[in-house]
Amino acid sequence: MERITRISSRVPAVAPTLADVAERAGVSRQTVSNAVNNPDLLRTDTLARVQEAIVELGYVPNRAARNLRTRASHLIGLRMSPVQEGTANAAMDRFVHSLVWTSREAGYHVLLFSGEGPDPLEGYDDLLRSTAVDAFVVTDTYLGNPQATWLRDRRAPFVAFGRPWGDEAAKHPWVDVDGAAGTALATQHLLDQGHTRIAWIGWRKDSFIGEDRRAGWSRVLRERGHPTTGMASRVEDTVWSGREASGVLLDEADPTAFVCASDTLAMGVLHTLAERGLHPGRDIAVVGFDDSQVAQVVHPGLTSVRQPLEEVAIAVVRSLEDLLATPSYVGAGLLLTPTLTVRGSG
Amino acid sequence: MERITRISSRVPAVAPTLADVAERAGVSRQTVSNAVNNPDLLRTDTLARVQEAIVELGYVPNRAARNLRTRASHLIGLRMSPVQEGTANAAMDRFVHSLVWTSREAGYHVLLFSGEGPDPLEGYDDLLRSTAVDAFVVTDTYLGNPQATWLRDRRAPFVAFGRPWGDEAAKHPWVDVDGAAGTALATQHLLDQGHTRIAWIGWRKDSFIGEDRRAGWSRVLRERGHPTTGMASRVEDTVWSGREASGVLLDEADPTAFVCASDTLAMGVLHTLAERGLHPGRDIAVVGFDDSQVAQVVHPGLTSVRQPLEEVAIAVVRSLEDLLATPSYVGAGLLLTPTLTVRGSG
DNA sequence: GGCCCCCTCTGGATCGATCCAAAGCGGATC
DNA sequence: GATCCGCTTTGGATCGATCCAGAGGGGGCC
Repeated sequence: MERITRISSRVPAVAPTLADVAERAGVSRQTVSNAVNNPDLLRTDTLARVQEAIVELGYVPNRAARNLRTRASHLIGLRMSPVQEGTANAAMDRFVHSLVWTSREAGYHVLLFSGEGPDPLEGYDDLLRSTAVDAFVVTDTYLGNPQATWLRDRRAPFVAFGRPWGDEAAKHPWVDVDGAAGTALATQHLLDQGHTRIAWIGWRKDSFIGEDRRAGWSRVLRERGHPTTGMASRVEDTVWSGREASGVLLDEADPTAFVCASDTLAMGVLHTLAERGLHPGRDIAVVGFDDSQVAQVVHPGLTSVRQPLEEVAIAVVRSLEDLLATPSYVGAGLLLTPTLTVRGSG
Repeated sequence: MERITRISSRVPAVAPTLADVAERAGVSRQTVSNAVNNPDLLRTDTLARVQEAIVELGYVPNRAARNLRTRASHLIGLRMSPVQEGTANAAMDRFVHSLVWTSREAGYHVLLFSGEGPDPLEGYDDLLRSTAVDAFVVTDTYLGNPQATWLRDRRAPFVAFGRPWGDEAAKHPWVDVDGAAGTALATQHLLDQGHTRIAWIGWRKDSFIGEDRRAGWSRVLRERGHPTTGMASRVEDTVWSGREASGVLLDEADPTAFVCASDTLAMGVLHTLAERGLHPGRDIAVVGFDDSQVAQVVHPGLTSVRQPLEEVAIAVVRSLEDLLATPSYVGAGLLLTPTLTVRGSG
């Protein structure tokens, strides 16, 4: 009887269902379902008739019903990390954009959730058990980060953006960018410009990512016989720290160029230069890391290592698809190489 | 019989269902459902018994099933606008963060989707008709933007961040920030510092937001009897345009301060100053708009109008709740006032 | 002509939660 | 003691798509 009401009203208040399409096309529900999901199974004329009915009614499959039956939501969970005011952390945003775009092509949408709160794992648990998402993309994989371990223990499907630092036994799929290759690129670029005294400003030693990026700088310099001792500083990732560290290095190590672990630190160097009346690029070269918006708009442009986040997103989604297609999928790691965007600062 | 297999296995491969909890607690399914959704309906001891069973089994309601029955997904759709490389557009990210956080408290999650492609409305349509999302948050409400009109025609629930510019008849809920109040604040601040020749660099005349922000600057200056003619420039929102415009204004109008419609334009002014050996804040004052990360990390800090995006998100979610609770909800508009973050540039 | 096979297509059952109408039950009232 | 009332609790139906087993129909082969 509901059917009758629905048809009699001009503008159906309720969206058409599979049964409506079936009735209109003169076939069964299953045939319509096949027309949508397995068109190959239908005879050509039947398929055409069903598709016509679908268009006429403006039928769109109900997600909830499909999700319930197939036990899949076609949603990927991504946890928003807390905002860092005062830093030039733009990599994440570009990555999210790329991920959304790439997911769409693969038939997935991105579900954002906030991990802030007492228990960072709470959000993961609820979403997973309530079948709200099919898998997660994890972005912080520092050592001791409970997320990766926890997800693995639960056999929750996830792909990490970032290597499982310090846990070689980890057997989950991951995608990462070779930070050392990036800073090596930056260092080599500065050597090509004639610089020989190239300083490093990076993060504290307990940061695996920071040490990785530092390794690229030190390796290239050592290979060419240029000094590294006394040329490096390890500080927190703030503009203020970068400013302090560069001031000390300028006074004590006489560098002509800086390679930094982040654009934030590089901005600190620019502060010091401005305060001392030195011109970035002309007097002292500065290279940052992440190619953030800050690097793009600051005067005279900050040369920076750019992570191929579009490719990362593509690789992440591909891994995700493999993972969801074959539950026993043994994850592989993929390391991508960044590029150097050269601007006025060096 | 499935029940038996499930219980006999140590680690259930399938998540426990409402029926499992009911059996364990010795009540009916509906009672468990009530315990979850309407605890008030249960007698205290029954409630306790059910809750105990829920905890023991680790029961979490299946979203797909709930969504199917209730015809709601508890998801809010947010379209990712295309990335703008080379601009300091950080407002959006802060807003997304705030929205995710606020939504969580209201029991919603944020579904990101990409609107890029031939038809910008396609994403909206599919998500809505497939009942993937309950409502949308729309962020671009410039005149002629088809989204708002289209959504209203479809009676799709949505709340806009941004006024329905040029369409006073629009009757949907919206939240916006008073741009004129922000630039008035900035201009007043510069007057307090002793500046009287204050220039404006904004967007082209067809931008309602740009004209709104410009109005704050011109109103304050006129009230105090200071010049505005020849002191304004309307350009595209790029660093390069800001640099060009500020160069011309410095040559022709002799301003001592700039108020800009965006941080991007303000960065352009900083370029000009750097090229001319002028010091921002000391020689020429510069104020931007949005308090982006760029404003926070650039030397010597860019004074900027800061939108209360956390409050915007809260208001948006509140409207969304009202809207979904009462379908006939007639939207109201809410205009919030920004603040000024003062830094070294002025 | 009879038989078998393959390609299409069908209808009932199912996923797991909520809606709905009604039953059970204890206490208060007459 | 019977009746009524209100608070709890119950079981069947339902949301809309997919899974599954099997029916129907046409062609090829002997």
